[in-house]
Amino acid sequence: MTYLDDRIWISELPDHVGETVRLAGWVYNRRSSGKIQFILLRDGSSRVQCVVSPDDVGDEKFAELDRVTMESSVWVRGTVREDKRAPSGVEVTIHDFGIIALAAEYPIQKKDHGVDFLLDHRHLWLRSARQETVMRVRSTAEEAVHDFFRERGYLRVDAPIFTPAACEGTTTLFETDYFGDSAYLSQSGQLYNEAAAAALGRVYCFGPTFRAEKSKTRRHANEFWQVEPEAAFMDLDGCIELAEGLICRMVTDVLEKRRPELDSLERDVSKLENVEPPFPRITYAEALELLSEKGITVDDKEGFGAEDETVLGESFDKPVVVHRYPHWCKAFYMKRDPDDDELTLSMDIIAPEGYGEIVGGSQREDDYETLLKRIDEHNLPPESLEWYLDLRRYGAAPSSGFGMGLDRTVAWITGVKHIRETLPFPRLLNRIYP
RNA sequence: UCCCCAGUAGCUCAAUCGGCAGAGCGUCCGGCUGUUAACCGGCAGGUUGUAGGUUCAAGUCCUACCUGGGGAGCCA
Repeated sequence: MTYLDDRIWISELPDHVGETVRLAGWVYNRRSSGKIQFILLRDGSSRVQCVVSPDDVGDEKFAELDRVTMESSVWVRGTVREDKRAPSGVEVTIHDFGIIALAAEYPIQKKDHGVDFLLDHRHLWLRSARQETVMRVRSTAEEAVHDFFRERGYLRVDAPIFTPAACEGTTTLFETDYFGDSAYLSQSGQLYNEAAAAALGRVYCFGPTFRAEKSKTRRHANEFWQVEPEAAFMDLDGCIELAEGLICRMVTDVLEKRRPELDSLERDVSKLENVEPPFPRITYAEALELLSEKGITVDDKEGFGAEDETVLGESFDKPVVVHRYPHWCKAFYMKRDPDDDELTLSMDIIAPEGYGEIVGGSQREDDYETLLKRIDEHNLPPESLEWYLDLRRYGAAPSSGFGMGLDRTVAWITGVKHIRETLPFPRLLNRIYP
């Protein structure tokens, strides 16, 4: 029997108090007081302090410990003990241990580092407690997305990454060579979702999307993850309700399953606990009024800026739904408001605390002639959208959906300031390594 | 693309008015039987982002470029 066969996870230690167990993991710190040493071990599930004394392991073994460098991989065998001095409540007294692989001098130290250095070492930075914690929350948020849609009868239908042309003409795309032809990395699965919704009723895709914008802010990454549901026979109100439900589900699941993680990130959970339906709903026009009351004038041709969004978001204690944006600032496929042709049946959801827009969605234009006109108005090539127009030729139906930025949402839920910490390997302007 | 800021030891930073290149952490060596980013003593560690310029003298001032950070626009 080797350490691969009988080791248990550090997270399981509280159930094994008094027993002798085996652990395997990495040494993230070691402290020595001459005749007693403390090995801080992590194995991905949790962290624990192991105590080593020559009385337990013998002088020779004890001296061998001096070779163990930071981040070396080891197995240990020892007795689990309750100890009030330990942050997790348990410690392990080591009887035996083995070095699996000694680590070279580890670049990331216990002192502060600069962002540049950390991002260059992202593959190692992920091992630090804070980054590990954010990844746990992200994973739980993703699970909540899948659970939510499955319970509502939505099918996951994966959209392609390679696309022949822009889904939304305006945004810059990453171009690739596709056997001699140009292809582009998807900036949204939305158009494909509409086709899938006409086949399967209620669908969602969940994957990476790519924007070649040279954005340099804490809210932008050039590769980011989007959840995009689309449902046939759903109107804008249904769409808003769906988005509201999704956000609430993600927040409540994280609060329930990742409370210790949020605490260790020093997230003020009181700001998450009141995130429940209904969210405030205001029209674009009402949002302008609200800003105006606060002495902010928004340029008619510009729309909201980031600062305006922050002010809007901070005006409410939960995410706010802004709907019916003017058509000039929205995509060609959004249906116009039957009550006002200047407006679209669109909505954005703005997160509190300055995290900005986390959801953008709309009811889709389902009339063939109108859609054709919009494609023309936006100077898009109709031939590349023939298949999309087919969806209106063959049994057009009201259809709505939205895109939710996972990374931004996780940034908001965890309270981390920059989206780069919510992505395991963020792709940012001028940064694609590692 | 635009605006602002910063590049000095492996890392984080200091260096007064332009006047000898410094500290902490880490590494290495030594000490310590309850440490919590342990602590104490010691050694080693430098083409000050790059290229020019001003000056008796440049880490410091000037010009250009490179790299990164913060923000804007755009969006999730």
